[in-house]
Amino acid sequence: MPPRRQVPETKRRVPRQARSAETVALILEASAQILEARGLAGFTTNAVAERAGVSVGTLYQYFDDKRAILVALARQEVEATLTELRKATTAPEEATVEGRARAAVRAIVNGFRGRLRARKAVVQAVLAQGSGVEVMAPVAAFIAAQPRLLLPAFTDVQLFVLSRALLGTIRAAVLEEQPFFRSRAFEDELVRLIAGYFRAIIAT
Amino acid sequence: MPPRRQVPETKRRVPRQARSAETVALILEASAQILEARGLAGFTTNAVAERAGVSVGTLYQYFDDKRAILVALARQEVEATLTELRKATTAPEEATVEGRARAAVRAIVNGFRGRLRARKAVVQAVLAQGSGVEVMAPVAAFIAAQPRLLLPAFTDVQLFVLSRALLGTIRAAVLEEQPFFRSRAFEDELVRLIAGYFRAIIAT
Amino acid sequence: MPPRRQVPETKRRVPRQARSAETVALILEASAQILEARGLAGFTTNAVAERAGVSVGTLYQYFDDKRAILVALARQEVEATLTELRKATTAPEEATVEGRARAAVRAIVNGFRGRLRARKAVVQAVLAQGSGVEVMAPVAAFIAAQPRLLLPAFTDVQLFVLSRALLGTIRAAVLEEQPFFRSRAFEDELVRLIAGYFRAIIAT
Amino acid sequence: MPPRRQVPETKRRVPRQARSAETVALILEASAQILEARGLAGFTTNAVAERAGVSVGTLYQYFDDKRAILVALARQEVEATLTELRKATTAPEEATVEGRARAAVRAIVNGFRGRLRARKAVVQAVLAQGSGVEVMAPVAAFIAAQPRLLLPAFTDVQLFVLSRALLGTIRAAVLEEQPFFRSRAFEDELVRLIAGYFRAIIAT
DNA sequence: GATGAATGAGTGTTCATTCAT
DNA sequence: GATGAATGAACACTCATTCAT
Repeated sequence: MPPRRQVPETKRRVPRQARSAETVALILEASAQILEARGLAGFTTNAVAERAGVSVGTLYQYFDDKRAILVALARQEVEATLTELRKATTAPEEATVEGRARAAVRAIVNGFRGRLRARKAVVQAVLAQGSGVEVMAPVAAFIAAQPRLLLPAFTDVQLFVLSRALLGTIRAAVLEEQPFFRSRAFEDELVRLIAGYFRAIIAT
Repeated sequence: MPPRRQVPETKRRVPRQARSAETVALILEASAQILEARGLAGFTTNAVAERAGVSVGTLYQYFDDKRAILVALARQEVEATLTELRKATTAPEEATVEGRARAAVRAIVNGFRGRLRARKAVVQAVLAQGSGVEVMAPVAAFIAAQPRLLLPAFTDVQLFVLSRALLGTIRAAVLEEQPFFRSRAFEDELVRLIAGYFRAIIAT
Repeated sequence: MPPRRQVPETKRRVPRQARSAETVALILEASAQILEARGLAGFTTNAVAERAGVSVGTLYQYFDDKRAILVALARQEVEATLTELRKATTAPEEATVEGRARAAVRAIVNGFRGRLRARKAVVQAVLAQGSGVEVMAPVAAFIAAQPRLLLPAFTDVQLFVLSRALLGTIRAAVLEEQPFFRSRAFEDELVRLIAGYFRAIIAT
Repeated sequence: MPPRRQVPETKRRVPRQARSAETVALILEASAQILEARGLAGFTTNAVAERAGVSVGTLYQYFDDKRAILVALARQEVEATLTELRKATTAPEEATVEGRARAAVRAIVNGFRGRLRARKAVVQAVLAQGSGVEVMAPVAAFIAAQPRLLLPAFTDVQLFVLSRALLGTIRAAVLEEQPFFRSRAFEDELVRLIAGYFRAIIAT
């Protein structure tokens, strides 16, 4: 005989005050730490609350669900990486295909610095739930926003392959803990992969 | 899967008799079906046993763990795909770079034919556990075994990027349930990606 | 309502000022609405406070307990029904047994007009707690106060049976949400029941 | 991220074996005891399991829900009372209206012997859930099955009033713990109530 | 070897109540 | 007096795993 919520009606409180925003940040940070230290399996609401130094009740004041925490975390990571990417790809000096590719590769690889396990868990969890599309939306927006001079008339499939080949390879290196992950050689190959694909498309 | 003992072997008994092998196959098939129909969340030992028409006890006679079932399933899939790949890449008629790339792409994509949800779940689960490396070993072996004539003087990093870019993109398409997954356009782009990278390496 | 301290008073403060009485009324009205709309399960202090437009804190300023709200609500309803009953049974024109019985039946059934769900919930809740006797006291007082001319030499047991048969049947109709609850047929039968009992007593 | 039951598909085990039936009986008995001792509020699945000397898991092997336990208990009680009633009302010697009414009153009053609190709780709980109709079905069936000689052409409303007036009065006496509950005087009045109603109907 | 009833630690989530502001 | 963020005990329920038969 569970609570049996009839008409949910009221949404979870949106943090408006400074104190609240702080609490939310605390919870997200705690979540990342738990994920990093114990993986997805150890990511329990009680563990998160304890680590964040708040009660479970507080946690549920700000998040509808355990899922919601993961989604928020994912969004935060995506946003951070996109910010890096934006910064990197708008630098005027990187005008060549290789130059831009290298800037992008670096931004992403650097984005993966630290909290690898947490990132992995977040990615897994978000994919495991249906929330993938929701979280990936900003990425798609970012890609679509690229000046068409550089990505001349790319199809959706091409954009997909381009982005996932890059991200997928980096993720694999992270997950498999490849020693060359942060090496120049790895960076070079990624640039070659991207630039090669670019050239192949244009050549058609 | 809570307690998770030390370092468990994957299979408890090696099935020697026909009856046993049959039971194991039954369990794996049932697992794939459950995974396909209800996803990872619905993949419970009781559900698998019921579907397989055996008791949970029997299931535990052949598998140490719930984990072990997933690992066995993953191994089976990898093996099947590698077999396809071997067949595809040794066909004498595929002599061009594009021809061989396309053969490989097709073999892998076809490997993912049917039971996408099951595959997705298996991939997720295996990644979520530490078993990734274990399962990926045959893949590495396969790559290493390629005649150096075709992959002339490729470095390890290059082989890594080559394989992971391809597998990573396909995996992303599966996990994100992209509608173009089995389209010709997607195949074309993958071929272009691989061939472009090949050309870029050789051009150096 | 877990801890449930010793023997709590029902109201914390007797509202002396207009403002306070208003707040109490607001809370009771909100409670009735919530009960009506979401049933006993949806009757949470937070929901009530929100609906009433006050904070939970304020709510606890006027009521010791969640229980106390329900009791106050029940008392209010009982009082209202008794007022109706008093009015109905003192009308001089209803001189026959049937006439008086019908007047009483109508007063009670009308008392249950509207907010059936709320009433049902209140009855349930009050019964579920030990507060039944407390709430029923005014009813007993009312019955005892009837002029002995009309209820000539009725024993206590007879008064009990008379009142409970009537109230119990009506309550059952409410709780079971019988469609004929407000029909003339139902009223007729209740009158018959009461009048029949009356006659049977007198006949002895 | 709760279990999220996708497709319930499999029903709870129906006890087929002797051992199982015993366990079910154990659980029901424990439930009645808990209800009697601690009321509806103390009726938790863990408490029941502990009292029954089984684990919660076992409990859930036989009952879908906490609700289901209550429903089963209610059905058991109803069935027992009906059995008594059937026995009482088919005795050939009770041919008069008063005779049959008295037999019925006695059967029901005796049915309320012992475990009053448990009964009360069960009734409340079942009514609070939507299960009332389900549980009451056998009662309706019983009433409908009465020979029309005795209940000549009673309408549904009349049957409702007849049964609820009787049951409601008895229940009120139980809930209010009236000292005269098992007295002859009370029985006499109930008989009078029923017989009077009967006569009033027939007289029309 | 096979069975499946039993286990029980562990999980997500709720909500009455408090108290610093 | 009023507020509402925070609390945390408590609950229903699941499911991997065991072991007596």
